[in-house]
Amino acid sequence: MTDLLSVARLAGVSRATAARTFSAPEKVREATRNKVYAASKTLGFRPNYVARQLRTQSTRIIGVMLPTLSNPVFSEQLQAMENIARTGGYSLMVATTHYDPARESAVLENLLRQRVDGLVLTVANAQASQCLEKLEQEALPVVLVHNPAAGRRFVTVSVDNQQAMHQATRHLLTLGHTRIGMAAGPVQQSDRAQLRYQGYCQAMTDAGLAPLPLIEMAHHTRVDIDTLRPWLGAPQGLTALLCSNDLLALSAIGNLQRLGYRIPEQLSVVGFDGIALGEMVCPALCSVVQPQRELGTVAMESMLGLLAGEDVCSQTLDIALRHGESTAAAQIFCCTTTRETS
Amino acid sequence: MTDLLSVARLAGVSRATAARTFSAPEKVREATRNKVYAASKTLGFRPNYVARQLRTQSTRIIGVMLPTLSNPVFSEQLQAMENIARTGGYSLMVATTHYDPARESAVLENLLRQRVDGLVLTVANAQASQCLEKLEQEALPVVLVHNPAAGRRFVTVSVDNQQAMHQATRHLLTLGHTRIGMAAGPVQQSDRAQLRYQGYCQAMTDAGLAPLPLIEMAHHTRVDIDTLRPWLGAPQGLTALLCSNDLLALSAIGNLQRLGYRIPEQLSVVGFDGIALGEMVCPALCSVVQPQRELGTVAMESMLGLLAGEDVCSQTLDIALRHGESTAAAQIFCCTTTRETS
DNA sequence: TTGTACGCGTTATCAG
DNA sequence: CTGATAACGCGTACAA
Repeated sequence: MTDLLSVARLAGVSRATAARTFSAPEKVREATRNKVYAASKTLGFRPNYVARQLRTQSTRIIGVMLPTLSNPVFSEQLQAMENIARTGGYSLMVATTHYDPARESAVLENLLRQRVDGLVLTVANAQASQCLEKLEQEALPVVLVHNPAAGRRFVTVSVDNQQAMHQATRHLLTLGHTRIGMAAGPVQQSDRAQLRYQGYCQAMTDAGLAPLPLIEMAHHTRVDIDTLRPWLGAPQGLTALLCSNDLLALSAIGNLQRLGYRIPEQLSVVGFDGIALGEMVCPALCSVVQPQRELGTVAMESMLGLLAGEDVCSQTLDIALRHGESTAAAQIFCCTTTRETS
Repeated sequence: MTDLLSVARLAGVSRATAARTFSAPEKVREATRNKVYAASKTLGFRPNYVARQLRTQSTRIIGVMLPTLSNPVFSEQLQAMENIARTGGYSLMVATTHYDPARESAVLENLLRQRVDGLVLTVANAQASQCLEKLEQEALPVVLVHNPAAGRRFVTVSVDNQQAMHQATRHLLTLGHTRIGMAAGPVQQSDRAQLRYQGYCQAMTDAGLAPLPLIEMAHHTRVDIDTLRPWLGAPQGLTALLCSNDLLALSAIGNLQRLGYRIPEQLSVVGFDGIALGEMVCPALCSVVQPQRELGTVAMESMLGLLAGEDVCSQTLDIALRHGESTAAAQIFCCTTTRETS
């Protein structure tokens, strides 16, 4: 891979002139410029960004850290961020943590050593995260996504999880449900799931009902039907189920349908996130719709703003409850009809 | 951000010794090492990978180029690749192209300027791609995923799309279907969709049936119900539908159910990819299951192999038809019952 | 084991 | 407008 010096020699100019031809073409006479272009073409020259990064102390790389890409919420978010970053002339270095604090620390350290110009991240638990403390020492632009401002110096882009789940719970209460439960993945791993559960509890309490304990699943993305079943069917079983995300909700619906439950007649189900697939299936999933792409877009735009020296505010984006088709009014009498299995 | 020289001074050693403490700790006496560690801790020193990269002419970064992250197939693949790369001490630089050749070229050029150590990519169309031609000039390790070897010098990891769709079509034929159609997104954008269509045509021809023209949708990920409807319901309407991917299939099922169709009784539907959600919904999607994670894993392991100087072979991974619940035997008589709409 | 000295490919600062 | 020269931070022969 030839370097600037060879190009300069072939073009019969100094290295400085060759360099200028690429970094500030207008400061070079056209004739000279063309000689340099010609030389670089015949030599197959390609600017070395690593050297430029070392010299300018700026990589134009943004580090992105996410819990997982297996959840469409995050991969959509990443897609949106990548679009904005690329358009703005930045590259992305991406790493996942799988909600593991140790991995968070390691990933973060790596990104810092790579000298990324900025960091946009989603941590498992913003309060407990020691890597955020470490970051507060650094003079690096940081944008947090999905981690409601933990009273730190970081710009945050998020939604009000608690209020959103409160609203979803109220929807069920309005439909006449009282035996409403909530399911989630391993909850200590995710501060978002905790906030959502709090929203549920609050709404129940506000309605004069006792919140039920969280139904905790082994995985974030699929339901253990055996964990769920004890809560259902019995005369005092749930008539409505909130889920901390859409994958859990869709998995619950599918599994229950397979057991002969009719959704929403026998059980109303509400998800959270509003992934695209939720609208496609039948019954369409009732879900708290987060503006996934917008979260990514706004986060990355905030980052570019910070890098451009503007001052940027944290934002709370609006969520909306999409009613879908997976909830229904509570039945007065518990009916035990089951779907005919074909 | 302090540098090695300051650390060395504080530790009372030369810069070379300090450098060695980080790059080759075993070549430094333990006492000295500890002095250096102590000094670097109090100064908050962090190795500068950019400088190291320039010096060693190796970035330990792998460039990843994918069509989109909105399709779980690719985001799962990326997740798998990231796991392997991180474990192997490599970082990932990620960019998407949205099946656009111009973006492919731009992204590729950027990755090359960043001096990535290797490239693992999925291009829209391996035959027509001019960026693959450009890459053949370079002496860079390249792994292609999902792009069946176009007779080039690259290592390829893929599945046999044509054979897979042939098998799926045979499954429908065995169930007694003859009026079988196939739907896909914009087909000229994706060589994979083309191969799948060819597999369908082949199977039809083998069975002595005339293949039907492709039902082409405006998007890769959701069905236009108006484009689909003319093919259905009429006495000569389709009794089975193959889709070039699972999102399309799930979207077709949902939309049709909403119109009162019963799946699979009135229409058998088969997807392609085997995304996780397909198994969760009810009826579970019949689909050609690609080993998504394995594709990513194998691809990145091949890349690490290449970087380690091993010689690596292209691989064709096995696919399997998952029967699910969305296909049924063809009805002799066309019945026009519709689901009661609640 | 430790230190000296050079180079990796650019950009920035001066002179001319 | 162009050229010489010094950094940027680190790795590594080679010498001590």
